[in-house]
Amino acid sequence: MRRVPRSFYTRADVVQVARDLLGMLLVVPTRSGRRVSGIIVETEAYRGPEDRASHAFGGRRTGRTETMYAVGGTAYVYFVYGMYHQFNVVTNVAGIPHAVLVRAIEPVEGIDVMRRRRGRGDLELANGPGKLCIALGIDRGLDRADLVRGPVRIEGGGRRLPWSAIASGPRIGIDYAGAWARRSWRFWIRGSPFASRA
DNA sequence: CAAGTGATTAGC
DNA sequence: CTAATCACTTGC
Repeated sequence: MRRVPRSFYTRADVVQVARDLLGMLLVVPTRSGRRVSGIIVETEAYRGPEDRASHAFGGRRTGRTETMYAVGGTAYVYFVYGMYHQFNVVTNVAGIPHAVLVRAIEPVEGIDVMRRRRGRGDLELANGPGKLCIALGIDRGLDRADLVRGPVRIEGGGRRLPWSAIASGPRIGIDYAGAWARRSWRFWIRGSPFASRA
């Protein structure tokens, strides 16, 4: 598995990037340098400024959303509900606030570390966007991190999953977004027991 | 099914 | 400044 290059992230179609991230490996080293990682099994695309569900809807540009305007391949990490972090990958060129939310991973390396951090069974270590951040040790210190050059990375084998292996449906937790909430911009690996329960 | 938690945002 | 909201998770 090789680290994914900048050109993967800067493509114009965030929905396609969300699909292509499935099957890739998200790696977050521990402080001592150990690899903790998992295969991305569930994602959602957010396409500001048109997308009502996006934090950058209408071109909103604030302290938090500023990261979404960075170049593709930048991590966008924010804190919600007073308890949880969410890990996103910024896509497209600088100035266009597109991002993919990573919602679930299948643990691969450092499973013992994830068990210790989460204290749950193996199917529930990272089957949700908040849970995955706990399992991987992701917090706002990683906001704006460069996935192409920094320690946190996404690796791929160069093969894209066949269409038949990918399922899609409406995004979760964005009921306020009206018609945009109904778009099938959530993707997961069909049949994966490591995808979220939503 | 509802509580919990605090950053973020819009609106005075 | 205040108050409402929130791309969620857990335990009842």
